Amino acid sequence: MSGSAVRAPQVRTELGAKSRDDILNAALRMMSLHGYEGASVSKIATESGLPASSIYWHFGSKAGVLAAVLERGATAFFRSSREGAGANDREVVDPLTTLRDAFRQAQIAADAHPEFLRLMFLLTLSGVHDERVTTVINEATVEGREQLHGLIRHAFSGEGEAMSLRIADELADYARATFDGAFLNSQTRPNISFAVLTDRMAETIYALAMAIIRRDS
Amino acid sequence: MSGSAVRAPQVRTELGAKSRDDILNAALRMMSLHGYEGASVSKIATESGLPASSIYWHFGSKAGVLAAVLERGATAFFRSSREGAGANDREVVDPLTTLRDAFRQAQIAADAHPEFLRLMFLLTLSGVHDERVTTVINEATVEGREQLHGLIRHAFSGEGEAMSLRIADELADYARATFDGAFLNSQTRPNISFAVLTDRMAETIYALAMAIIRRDS
DNA sequence: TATCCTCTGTAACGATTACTACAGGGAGTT
DNA sequence: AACTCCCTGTAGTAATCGTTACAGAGGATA
Repeated sequence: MSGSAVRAPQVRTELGAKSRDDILNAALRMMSLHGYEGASVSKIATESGLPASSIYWHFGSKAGVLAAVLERGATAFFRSSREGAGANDREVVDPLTTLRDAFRQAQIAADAHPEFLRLMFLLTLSGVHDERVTTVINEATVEGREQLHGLIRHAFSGEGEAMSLRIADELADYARATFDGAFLNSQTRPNISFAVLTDRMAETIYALAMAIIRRDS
Repeated sequence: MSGSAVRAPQVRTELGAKSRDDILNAALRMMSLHGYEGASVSKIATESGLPASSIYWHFGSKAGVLAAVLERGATAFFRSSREGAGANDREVVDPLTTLRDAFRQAQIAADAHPEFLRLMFLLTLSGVHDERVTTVINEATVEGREQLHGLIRHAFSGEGEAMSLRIADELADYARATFDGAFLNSQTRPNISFAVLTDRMAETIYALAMAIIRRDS
């Protein structure tokens, strides 16, 4: 939890925290819409209603702003994603139903933080050279993979040993790819329904899992 | 019209065409790696070994370079994609096999032009305000959708009327999302195999198609 | 009231941005 | 040899980039 502020955080004023959030909100909006290079400090300043000097006082540099944006975004996104998954902790009735519920929760979490995910995609596509940024991206990648892996293992826990760690890994990779594509298409093409795609996703992942299990036994 | 005024083909102009291609190659590389804003004209000039004035002589503006890059890239990509699809014009033996072959061809075409696809994703995510650029993107979107739609209809042509236009549309949307995600993940995570993902894709699309047909009848 | 300290406002810094003006090289034509 | 024209090289434009210096505003503390 190394805070992103340059100075040590002080309980003194909550007015500074408000400004901090305003800057982060403006930066997230601009960067997710125009990319890191396209979101200039002056634009973020104008958008947030604060002078550029405040941005540098709070975050030290433009890369510092991005790092703070990502840290806050990742925390919020994975928290809401995990909360959704918690609702599935009751016993597994049917793997397909469980999968569908889980993916639906993931879709809701993604829809609640679209700017963060858009920014993540932009950053992973265009190379980022800042160390703190790559750290957040890598952690988010691992976290997402683990959540998908766990969710799949949980859904097929009724199948006993058939759903091995290796198969769950492969399914998680495939699910990740499909989920990314579904989100992306729903973002860039307005007539595409993210919810419909994730429902189909559950069906197909289930069918793929059963096919692999059947093949390997 | 009176014969003498027409410009004769000159050897000198082929040298200009070479420079044009060098600039486009450099621009494609830089833009696909660092985004449109991140790829400055001076970087493109250095990368191509030509002065910035040549870039402006050939393309007029930076947006002109991007438009030319996209037009050339889209032409090349969809040509190789269509050529691959042509190999599948023989009769359909088995829908699953046909689908797998078609997706494999699409995967090969994508792997042959990764920079172009990366750039397309970057541009669709970050807003681009140039008219020529959005035109190319829209045409590419339609073209890709039609190709997917066509190959799905073709693969299931043995099923008679069961594969309706509407179902093929929905399947094309889903396939598009999955394909995008598979490409993206293979590009950003080196241990992910694009080929494996597309093979799984064929299986899942097939299973989904059969499920939808079964449900609707 | 005097002091402290977080945070904002103003004004600049050098570097880089996209872009232009223009002179000239050099092959092709006459 | 004179001329034409495609293309390159040099130099420079105003604007914007990320960043810094620094003087205070203004609330909290003493």
